Amino acid sequence: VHSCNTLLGVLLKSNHVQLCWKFYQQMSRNGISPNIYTKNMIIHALCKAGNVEEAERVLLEMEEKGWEGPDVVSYTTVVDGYCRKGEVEKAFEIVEKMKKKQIEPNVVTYSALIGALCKQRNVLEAEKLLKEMRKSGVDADKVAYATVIDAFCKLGKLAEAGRLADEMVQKGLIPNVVVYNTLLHGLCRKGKMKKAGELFQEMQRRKLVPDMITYTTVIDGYCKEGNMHEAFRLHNEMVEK
RNA sequence: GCCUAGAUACUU
Repeated sequence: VHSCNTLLGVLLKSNHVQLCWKFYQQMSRNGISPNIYTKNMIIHALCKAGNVEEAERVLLEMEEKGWEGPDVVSYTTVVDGYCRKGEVEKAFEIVEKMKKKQIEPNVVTYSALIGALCKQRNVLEAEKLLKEMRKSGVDADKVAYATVIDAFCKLGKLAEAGRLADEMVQKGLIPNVVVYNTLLHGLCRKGKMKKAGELFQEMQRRKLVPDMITYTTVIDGYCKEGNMHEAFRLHNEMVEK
């Protein structure tokens, strides 16, 4: 099963969703019984294919069997599936159901919901949930923060984004490359290239290594400003590495 | 048990 799951994982990451399903059936035919990892990946594959209803059916099937029931990953995957479809109501319903089954949502579950609210531009609700999850004993992590920070950036509310970034640091969470990339993108799309340049320096002072996304974000910003000089300079710097 | 779930750019 381990090796089968490894292969399933590769197929899943490369978006070969159809093959995932075929391989899964092949497994059963060969008498290999899927474990929780297998089922969770199948649920994920169905969600990626846009077939969240079918994914939920697999989840229900797992619930039927009292033993080897679904875990927090199974539920969270379906929650995320509905979130991506924009069916936030359904997502919250699944969360209620998992709570009833004594499976507590974790930080990933909450992040998925927060992400869905952000996509609907409901940043206020998103931030509310970010705060409320702690009352359920779940601490927000970098991903949860970055999700809301990004939403504020995309709405052009850079002050709010910065406020959350500070708050995150206060909680002892060290901003990673993604958080910097998110803030950089917010600055770049507003044409604040001076500040973007400073932040780009700052992240490196903090020993973070700019990745491809960092470079494309900042290069794009300089291009739109017509500063081809800086754009090419960074491009060369990127290629050097 | 790094066999499974959540965040960022460009392009489309």
